[in-house]
Amino acid sequence: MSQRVLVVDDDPTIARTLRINFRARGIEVETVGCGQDALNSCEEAPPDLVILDLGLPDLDGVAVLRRIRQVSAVPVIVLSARQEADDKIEALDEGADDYVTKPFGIGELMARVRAALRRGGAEPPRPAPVVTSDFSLDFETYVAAGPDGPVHLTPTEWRLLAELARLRGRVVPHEELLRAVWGPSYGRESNYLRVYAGQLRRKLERTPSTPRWIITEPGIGYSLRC
Amino acid sequence: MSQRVLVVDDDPTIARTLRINFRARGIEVETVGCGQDALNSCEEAPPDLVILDLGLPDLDGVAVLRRIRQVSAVPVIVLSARQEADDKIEALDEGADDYVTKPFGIGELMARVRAALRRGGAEPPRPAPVVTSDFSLDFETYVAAGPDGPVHLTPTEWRLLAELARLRGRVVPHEELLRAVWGPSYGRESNYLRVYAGQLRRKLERTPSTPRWIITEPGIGYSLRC
DNA sequence: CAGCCGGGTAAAGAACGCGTCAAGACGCAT
DNA sequence: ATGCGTCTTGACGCGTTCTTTACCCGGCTG
Repeated sequence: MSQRVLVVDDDPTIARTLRINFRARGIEVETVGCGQDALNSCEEAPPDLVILDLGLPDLDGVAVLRRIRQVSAVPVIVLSARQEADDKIEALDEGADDYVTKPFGIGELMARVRAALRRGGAEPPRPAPVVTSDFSLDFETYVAAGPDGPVHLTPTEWRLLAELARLRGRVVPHEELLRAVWGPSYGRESNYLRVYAGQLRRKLERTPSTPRWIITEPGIGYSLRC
Repeated sequence: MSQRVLVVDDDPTIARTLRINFRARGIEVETVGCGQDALNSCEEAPPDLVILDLGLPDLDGVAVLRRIRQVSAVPVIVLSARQEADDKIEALDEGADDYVTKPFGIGELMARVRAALRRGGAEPPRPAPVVTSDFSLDFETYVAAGPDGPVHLTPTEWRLLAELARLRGRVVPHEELLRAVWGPSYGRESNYLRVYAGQLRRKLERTPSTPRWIITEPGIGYSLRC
């Protein structure tokens, strides 16, 4: 079973160089030239690795990285002409696995690719289905039912529930939930959790004002009751 | 309560800089100055991350890396003064997760550390549950029970208990507790500890006036009895 | 005995966190 | 462009929690 790499770069020279080198190692390559195509490709056929040039014609490179991270833990190696430390720090904190400045040595880049592939970007296993007396959640089919029948949950709601379900019974700290759902840079305090906890309770709890399953631990975090 | 990093470097300046930066992020640091010590340390107390300087006095840095990889998949970030591509390729192919050349920006290095730790997926460990004949504490679910049944603890009370439980049996100095619970700037004397120790005794001890578990060591600190 | 020191207790205002609502921004499909 | 669903952000009320101050006690010391 061969591995697949997605190269996101609008410079044909670089794209061609990478393609040749990957092919020589028996790795399949898909090349796209803009951020939108990259996101589409990640959705349709998730690759094992992404090489992402930050200087894209359409979207901001970091924005692409963030959107990829919302749906996948695939290793991402960022390419950039910018050498400033702040740019590196931003990209790495947004979820990049490595940051290589242009111009780069192809040998070093390929070694970093090997290191990233070696670590493997195994998709986190989906949480076990959650069934309570008031609602049920299926993380395979993304079907949810509340006390009064089927309900529709938004992607963010699913991500939040997935993290709570993964650690069901434990109190998951605010910071951990924010990182898992909204990305690495959202470690700071915000309204998100309060808003979404409320939405989920309204959809799933029989008595949203006195929640029985989505539990608040004031000052610490939330937990999904066993 | 925190993650551990092993720093392998014989340059005291670098070792000190790293220690300060890790400490500031609440990460424990162990520093060793030679390859043999590094290997021993990995055996005895496997860290969550290794920072490995290739220029060691005793063993070849790459050899140390290879030996670490024989027993552990811990993320390793290599530091080196050598900038040649071949050196980077060799280290990366021997199992290094990243390769940073000296001199390096501390901000970038710490960002790469965060990226490596993030992949490790290590959630910060919590203190083991505390069960005595009078009360019980569960730091996973934040459920506490006193002599007369369940009691509610506030976030600050949990933080204080977590620090005492982490070092259970030892007398934790005032200054250390204040720093752990209220932050680094609260090193000076204050009433906090007396107030909260009293609250905790009232909630958890069977006879709050003659505490059996939350022990005062006059002039030094507090301890949680084993 | 008076003063001091370290520790424990009580109470009150200030500050904070949570739940809620709603308006606006944004992405996406039509 | 238009409409729709979703995400983000700010504001507000309310209850809880934190912080601070004051005072208590016992032991020690001069």
